[in-house]
Amino acid sequence: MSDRPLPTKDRLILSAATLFRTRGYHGVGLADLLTDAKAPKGSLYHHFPNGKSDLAMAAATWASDEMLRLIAASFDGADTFKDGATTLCFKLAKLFDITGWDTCPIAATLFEGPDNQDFRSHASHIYEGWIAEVHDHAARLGLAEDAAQAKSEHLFMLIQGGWTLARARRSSDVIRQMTDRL
Amino acid sequence: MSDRPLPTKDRLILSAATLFRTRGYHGVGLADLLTDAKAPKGSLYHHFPNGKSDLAMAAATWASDEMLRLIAASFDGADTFKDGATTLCFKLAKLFDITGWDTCPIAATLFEGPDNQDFRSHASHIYEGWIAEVHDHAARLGLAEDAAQAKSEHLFMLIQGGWTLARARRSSDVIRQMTDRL
DNA sequence: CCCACGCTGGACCAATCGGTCTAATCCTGT
DNA sequence: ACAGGATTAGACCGATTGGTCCAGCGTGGG
Repeated sequence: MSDRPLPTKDRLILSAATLFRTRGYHGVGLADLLTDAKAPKGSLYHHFPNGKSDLAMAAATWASDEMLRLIAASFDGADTFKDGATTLCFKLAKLFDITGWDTCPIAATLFEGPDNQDFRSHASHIYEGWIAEVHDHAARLGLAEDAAQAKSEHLFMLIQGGWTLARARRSSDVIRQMTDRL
Repeated sequence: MSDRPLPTKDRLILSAATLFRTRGYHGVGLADLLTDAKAPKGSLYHHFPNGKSDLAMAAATWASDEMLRLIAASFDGADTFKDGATTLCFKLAKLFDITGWDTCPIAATLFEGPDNQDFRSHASHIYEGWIAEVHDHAARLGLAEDAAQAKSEHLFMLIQGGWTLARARRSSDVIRQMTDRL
């Protein structure tokens, strides 16, 4: 992580997203964060006046955007909902193999942090954003309104739970096999 | 929590299970733990020589046993797999409403802790225990071997993911509606 | 050319972290 | 009644936590 050419603010966000995902909000100290991002403490509080919590919000947003891109990339070339969902699962399985055995970045960053109202509503907003994105693709691919909503929620739950099981087993197989249950 | 008649060791385990579930392993300090359990520090290190990590293991085991009892209670009187699974979902939804908006106790306690080998394998062991318990009931209720395995894994993922979504929405509705997708 | 300002570097802080240790106390079997 | 292990009570410790503050750096506009 933290390639040099990236501006400091981006390096901080990237490091935060990575570290929070692997060790959780409280599991990462500012020292780890700053070492990984190769940034001094002054920069952190310059870019994120409220410190760790501000950074966590930004990291969660960044992670969410990456997920939205992944969803779009999976469904854009798909002919049916099932095709798109399958592609998404395979992309996620590959991501799982690369990144290791992390948790959902949103849950690790926002749910575990200080039980702040801001944190919780941001997490909720992000999750609904993912479901809405899948929902729109489902509708576009011919599913009725209520079916689209049900299917997109179903996929969300399967991915969320499948990822956890994959993590426990240290194997991405379940994520790939998941496509049969749609 | 922490009713007086309970012996100190049990009070510690109960407090740990509750607090870790809500704030995660690193989110809970020994001070919080001891205050909640009304126990002095000496007792903690007497009953759990390795301190916090030992306690976390015990708390996870305790939480897992409760879940196993819940599964058994749901499937024991059921005529079909779907009946049992539905009952389980409704019981979990009720539990969700009572306890608030916590995470899976195993994930919060073991996955987020120090990335210890013991923690990880214990988490894996616990999850496989849940799946095995459901699997056995599925087999008993007439499902073929491979179907029983697939169904029990499917249910695990739905519950795990559905719980997360319910937490974000602060509503147990998804957990109840989940039974349609089996 | 130089000033101003966005940004960096790091010393410093009080509070809290998990953990150790020992003396006092409780409880049980004899 | 007493011996002796099990348990409790809490003072104490060094390390680390998130956060504050300010002096200096680098660079782009007047």
